[in-house]
Amino acid sequence: MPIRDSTRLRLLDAADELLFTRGVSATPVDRVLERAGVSPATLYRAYGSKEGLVAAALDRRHQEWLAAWDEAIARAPDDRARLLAVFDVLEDFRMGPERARWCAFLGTAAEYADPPPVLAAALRQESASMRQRLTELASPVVGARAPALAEALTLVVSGQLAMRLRDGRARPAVARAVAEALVDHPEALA
Amino acid sequence: MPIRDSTRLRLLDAADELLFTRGVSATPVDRVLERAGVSPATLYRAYGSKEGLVAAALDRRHQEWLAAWDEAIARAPDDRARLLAVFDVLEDFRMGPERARWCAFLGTAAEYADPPPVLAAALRQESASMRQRLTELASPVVGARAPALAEALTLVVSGQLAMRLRDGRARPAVARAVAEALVDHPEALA
DNA sequence: GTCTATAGTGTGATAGAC
DNA sequence: GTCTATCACACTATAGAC
Repeated sequence: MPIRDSTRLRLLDAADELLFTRGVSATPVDRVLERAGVSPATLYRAYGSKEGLVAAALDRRHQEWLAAWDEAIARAPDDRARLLAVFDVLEDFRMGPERARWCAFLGTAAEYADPPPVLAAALRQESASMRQRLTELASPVVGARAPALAEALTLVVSGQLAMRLRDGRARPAVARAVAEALVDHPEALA
Repeated sequence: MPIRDSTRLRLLDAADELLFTRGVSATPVDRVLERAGVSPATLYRAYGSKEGLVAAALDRRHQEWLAAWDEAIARAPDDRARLLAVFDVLEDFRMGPERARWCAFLGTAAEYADPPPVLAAALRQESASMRQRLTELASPVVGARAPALAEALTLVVSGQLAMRLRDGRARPAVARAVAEALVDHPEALA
């Protein structure tokens, strides 16, 4: 018998709020079930395992991330602003009390030395979309230097996320300033 | 009753090789004991707990990192090269078959949402030394802009480390190129 | 006197049966 | 949805080897 959409939603919400804030392996399944108000049998019927739920939560998060990114791109006035829009989303996406502590994707990659295939696929997708979209956005700004600039910006984005793990507060403005310096001096990346 | 230095060494080596490559919580204490050829009682007498061993392993790693960094600085011909030397160490330090998968410090920070005090202290030290030393090295190169440049370079270093979690190979040259762009255009960070 | 070997305890997890 | 089997893990306790 199929599983109600509302049940899936509650499980995904609970996974999002608990697994990515406290850590996947640090969070027992029971707490996710309790938060979701769902019985174990339902979870295992819906997603097969804890990792299946994690993968599903990552996939949904990826969709939400891309949607938020698209909105920020749509709001930007020109090509340069569209390329830099990712740094606005990076902070806005994090808002709300129960968001990932640093990054759901990098955090999951960090927790699994050998991720099960279903997780590896989710992680690969996010990295691929990041690189591909940044390359497309960089193209009208720096032309043939787009791949190199996209790779550098991927590094800056990852760095901003990793800075959340360090003490003191990571100032979001730093990543944007670094990115602007790169966009305005792309010849340095040759 | 004291513990022999050679015993501590074997424990720290095993911790280094297992905890930071496979993950702390993913690695059972038993496997560390087996690798070290040490009995459980000895570990708990020496370090009190698994986290105590992790903290000690982080501390030793931090010392080794600073020593390697100092050597790279000493080899550099001028102030600019001394500031950028950190990126050489970043790759060399990783050599050997049994090194951390991405970064022992960021990895540990990622695994503990609320690190026990002994771990929090080790992590704080590493972040502080990174920022302080980069600021000191940046000072002769960019003068008053040193704090801003150091913060940006800390982000680039963290980004390079985080890129190891992404698929495909992280090309070390990218981080260095980004850093060089920042060092040569520090006014963009104002 | 420093450590090993081993057995054992308590806890809390995943998973699945009912 | 409850309830339970199974297991893995951190840690302890003891007895004796070198």
